[in-house]
Amino acid sequence: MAKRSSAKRRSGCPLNASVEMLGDRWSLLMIRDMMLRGSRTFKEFLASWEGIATNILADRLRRLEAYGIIEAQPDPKDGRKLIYLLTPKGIDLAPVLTEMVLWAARYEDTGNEPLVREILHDRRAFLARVRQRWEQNAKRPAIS
Amino acid sequence: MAKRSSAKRRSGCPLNASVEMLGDRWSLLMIRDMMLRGSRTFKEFLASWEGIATNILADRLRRLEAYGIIEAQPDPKDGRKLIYLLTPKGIDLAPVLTEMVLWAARYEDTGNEPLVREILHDRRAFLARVRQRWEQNAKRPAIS
DNA sequence: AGGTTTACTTGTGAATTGCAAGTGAATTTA
DNA sequence: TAAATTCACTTGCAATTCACAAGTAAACCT
Repeated sequence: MAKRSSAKRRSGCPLNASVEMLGDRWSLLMIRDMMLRGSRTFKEFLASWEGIATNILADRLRRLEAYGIIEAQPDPKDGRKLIYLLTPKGIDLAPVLTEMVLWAARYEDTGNEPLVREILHDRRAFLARVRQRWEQNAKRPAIS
Repeated sequence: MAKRSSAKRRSGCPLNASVEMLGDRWSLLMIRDMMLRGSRTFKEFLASWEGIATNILADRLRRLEAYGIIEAQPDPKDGRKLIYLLTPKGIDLAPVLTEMVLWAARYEDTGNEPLVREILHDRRAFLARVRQRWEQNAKRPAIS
């Protein structure tokens, strides 16, 4: 994948590039849903715990696609559906999400302790498992 | 530090907690400025490459303080100034920032290659250096 | 004492967000 | 095969947030 030019960015700092792509209230949660929950369709994203609005979801799907983080393909089994998948660029966000989860778990009173324990037990193994599960997920047929 | 209760959160997911604290266009850049550039006062933050507006900066300083990520103390040398410092919770965001920098550097055409190379060369050593520099920075007198 | 610096606050319009209610094509059901 | 339903959105609108410009009060410098 070609690197995106920095034409319209506020600055050339890599962190700024990340923030411009992911620095909002929904994008990272959507990537989490894809990575950990296997969400792939509009409807599945809507079912996320936090309750995103449909117009925002549509907008974020388009933005993430424009950034090359996700890609859409028609569902061969159901012409109404689009299946959204993480690209390699998207999957490579796993370490970012992982660090954010660990940080919050350390300082905030959050839930999902099994996940946190799994990460803490062996971070490398966890990341490998995420990638592996993703490979399988990308190939499985859509949920009826 | 006591863990913050999850009373008003959209969900109990640790990632959601992180996103609610840091998921905007400026917070992480401010933390970057503190961590890597040694920014400590209102004026120093204003000089960041990206150009934050004064009202947004004031708001974000208060939010980050409320979250326990930064803390403010009066400058003993200049009664007009407040010195903002990262708390341990704030410093522990270093791995998050690091992963975001590496991810962007990998897929986007960004600048600051020396930083990226330093991180890639030895991530652990880099993080240790950030912490160490921070210790010193927190003690130094304000820039005239 | 007068001017400057610092850290904000206060407007003001523009952009973004969230909610509710559509819409149209594809699929399932009767 | 006609009707109902599902799916992925779009549209309208009110409310919040944002960026930009200008102002303000306290502390400091001369």
